[in-house]
Amino acid sequence: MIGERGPDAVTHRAVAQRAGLPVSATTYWFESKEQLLQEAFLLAAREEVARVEAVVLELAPRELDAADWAAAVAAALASDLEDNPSRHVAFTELVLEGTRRPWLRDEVGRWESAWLRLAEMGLRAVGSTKPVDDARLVVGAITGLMLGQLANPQPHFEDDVFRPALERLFTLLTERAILRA
Amino acid sequence: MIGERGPDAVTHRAVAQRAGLPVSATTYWFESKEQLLQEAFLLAAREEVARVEAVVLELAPRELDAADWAAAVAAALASDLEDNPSRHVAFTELVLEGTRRPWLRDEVGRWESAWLRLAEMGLRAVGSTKPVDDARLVVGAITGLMLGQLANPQPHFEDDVFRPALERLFTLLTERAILRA
DNA sequence: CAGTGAGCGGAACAAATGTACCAAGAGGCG
DNA sequence: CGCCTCTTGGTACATTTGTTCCGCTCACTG
Repeated sequence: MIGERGPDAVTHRAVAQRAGLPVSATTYWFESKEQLLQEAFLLAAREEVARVEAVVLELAPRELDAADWAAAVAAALASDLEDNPSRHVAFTELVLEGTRRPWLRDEVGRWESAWLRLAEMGLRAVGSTKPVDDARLVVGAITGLMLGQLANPQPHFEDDVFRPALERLFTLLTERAILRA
Repeated sequence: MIGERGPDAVTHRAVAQRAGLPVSATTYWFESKEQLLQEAFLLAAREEVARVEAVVLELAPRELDAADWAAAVAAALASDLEDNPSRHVAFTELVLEGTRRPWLRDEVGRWESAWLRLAEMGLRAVGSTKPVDDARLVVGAITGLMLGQLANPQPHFEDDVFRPALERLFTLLTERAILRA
């Protein structure tokens, strides 16, 4: 609901209707609207971390070069984005809300750490020499590119934008490693 | 106001109070709240494009290598972010709102185009061989890194995160050019 | 100088929203 | 079976919000 119609749309009545429950259920199960939002955000954040972890854990054991990694990551994230753009919109809303609510900020911090850890793992797998530093760059680029796609959708995002960009980035990061070696 | 307390906080009364005007002024000057938001978003988007254009136009004529570019861009954007984080929060809200309101989506599209144009210009200046393709990557990375800083602020963002990341990216993008040549 | 219209100030109203309250049902347990 | 607690269903109420309305001020204009 947050992703589809914005955080304003999350009213007790709207939530109840979506859940097929009476309005009172929303105040029966949650102390307040604030708490309801908090639980929803926490749940969603954890699901998102799990989702991303799954992607990298699936990729980690394979022997892939930079281009393959780019293709795999692009495919996984692009289809995720296409299948459910609202969720990604909602996540960015979550991040922004985190700038205002301390408890959410912490959760967003954990979420970002998970992303960084995962990027680092991937970078190590393709042989980056500075996986920790590069992870920030990779996560930033992925986040930014996906946000760009949300904002201004391109018809063939995965093929024309996302994969090429990631391939170039990954290739550069590992080529440097090769050059140094 | 959007950046500080979220889009929900933009009520006629709150706007009037911030402007030091009576409530009726908000409906006198704007047909509806929707129109008020629209005008505010359009104005802000144009200001933002102008701001970014100014940065690159200032940098373009200079003879800078990748590291200098990274330092200059990092300094400009990081101080902008630190001076007024709310504005950047508001801009991301704007992007998200753009996924729901067509008129805003167009404006966000123009905004992104401006960014891409500017990145391309900068990349050309440092000698990238694929400035158009790389621009997406650079804009994505910058957007993502700045969003990350909003979400989870690091104490020495410019020095410890932003500049190093940009320097690495710019260096890689141009080193490749050198290698090819 | 009278008039006139743009803008100010605040009150008022209907709709939406957060929340409280109460009555009925359901399902286990003595 | 009768009771009791958890849950449901719906209504009610105060507050907030979008919007309207009307009287007032004041600068300009013919």
